[in-house]
Amino acid sequence: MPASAAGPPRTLAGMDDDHGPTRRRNRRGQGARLRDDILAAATALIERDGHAGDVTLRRIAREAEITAPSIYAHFNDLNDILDTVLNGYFDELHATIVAASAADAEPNGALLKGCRAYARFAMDRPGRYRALFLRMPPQVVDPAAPPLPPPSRREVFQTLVDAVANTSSADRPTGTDPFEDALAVWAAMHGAILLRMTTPGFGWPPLNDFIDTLVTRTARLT
Amino acid sequence: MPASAAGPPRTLAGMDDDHGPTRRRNRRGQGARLRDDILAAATALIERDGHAGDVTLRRIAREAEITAPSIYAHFNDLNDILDTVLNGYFDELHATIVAASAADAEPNGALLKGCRAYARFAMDRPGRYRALFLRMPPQVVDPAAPPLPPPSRREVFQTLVDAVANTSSADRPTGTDPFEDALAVWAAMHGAILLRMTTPGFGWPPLNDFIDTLVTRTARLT
DNA sequence: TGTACATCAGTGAACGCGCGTTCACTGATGTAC
DNA sequence: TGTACATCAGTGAACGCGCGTTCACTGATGTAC
Repeated sequence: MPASAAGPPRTLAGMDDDHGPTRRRNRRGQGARLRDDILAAATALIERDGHAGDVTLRRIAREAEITAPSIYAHFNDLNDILDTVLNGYFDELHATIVAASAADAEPNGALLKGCRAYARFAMDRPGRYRALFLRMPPQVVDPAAPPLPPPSRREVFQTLVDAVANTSSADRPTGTDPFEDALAVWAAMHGAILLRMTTPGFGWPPLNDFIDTLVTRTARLT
Repeated sequence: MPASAAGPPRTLAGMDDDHGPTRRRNRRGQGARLRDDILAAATALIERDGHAGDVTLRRIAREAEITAPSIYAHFNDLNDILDTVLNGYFDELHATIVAASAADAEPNGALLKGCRAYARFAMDRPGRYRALFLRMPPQVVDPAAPPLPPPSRREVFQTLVDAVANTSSADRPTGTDPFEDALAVWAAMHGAILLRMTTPGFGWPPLNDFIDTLVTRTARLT
């Protein structure tokens, strides 16, 4: 039985020591496989060194055990890769929050669970969170740049607005705008997360407690 | 009357076009003057391009209209320059907050004024704020690095703790820890500031209103 | 089934650039005589 | 007051590095006959 029938040969050849990477080439129609490997490499770099801010095209190639020019067959740009990875992150974040919220039937509990999930998502892989929310969007850096792709952060934020709006009205002052309250909640969580990352050892309370405190106060739950 | 008596000749020579910078050399004992110019150049870069994160030694030299190696007479390192500038920033921030707080005799007002001043300090020069609070401290990036210089952020934060502690006790729940409340206030402000920078056009309320809201809620003022 | 050939996934050499850092030097400023 | 000299603030050339990007190419895979 030929080895190739057992699945694609993923073994790397020629990387045993120091002369550049030589990837066992994908089969004919399988070029897209490398695309995934590149994304995986970029993801690994962002999560490992993301806070250093220096994810380069050549580093991604090295991580993927690939030669730098190979990347151009699949992406235009470093930014092209990064945008793809980040869009995936936004989807993941969104799904994580939705799942956590849904796990609690009680409305206030759903808000708190969702917020805890957001914070955990951030603290689990700080580089990922920093890449998502600290990279200056192109239009800030260069006003002529095209705006962000579609929803991304707006979509995630809408989930928060809905969760705030759904808290039991008995527990929140009436006539308040859930959108504005959600902004306050988001700001508080974002700040808490980033400060904990950049200023550890500052006497922070346990993460979930701190998040609960902030959310309760900024959303004005009783 | 010799021209030199009218003050140091700050005119630049040889910069009229494209062959590198040639600074009119400082007088004998005045070498330290260049040190200040280097700091000023670094400051300008941080405030102008700080959010791009790429303040380099050679860019500083260019900004100061100086040759890169000249810097080594005054600083060891790019980090050496940056640390000096950032320490100055912390002092400035501290002074700004103290001055703003002192302008209001009413204790709750003092807290709000101080917080507004903090936010304005940040939004005035976003690059400066990002440099202060987003640069990963060396010990986070590399555990073997020496800890931050002396007080810096702790000192600024202590002012906030004091302001919270000084709010009129009638307006805050008793038996609460001003330190923990100050952490909440700081987190909320920090998040609000950074989100406004990275995500403009998101429907943010006016800055002072938003800060007042956040501080009132997180410090639990009535 | 066996051979000759086209495809195309990925390589490797090369480019120009900006970086940090070194080093020997230059030449105006200030001083000694 | 005038000249010869030492000082030292700042220059300019050079280094090795990692980067993004281009280009002609190679050689295993799959196909035609």
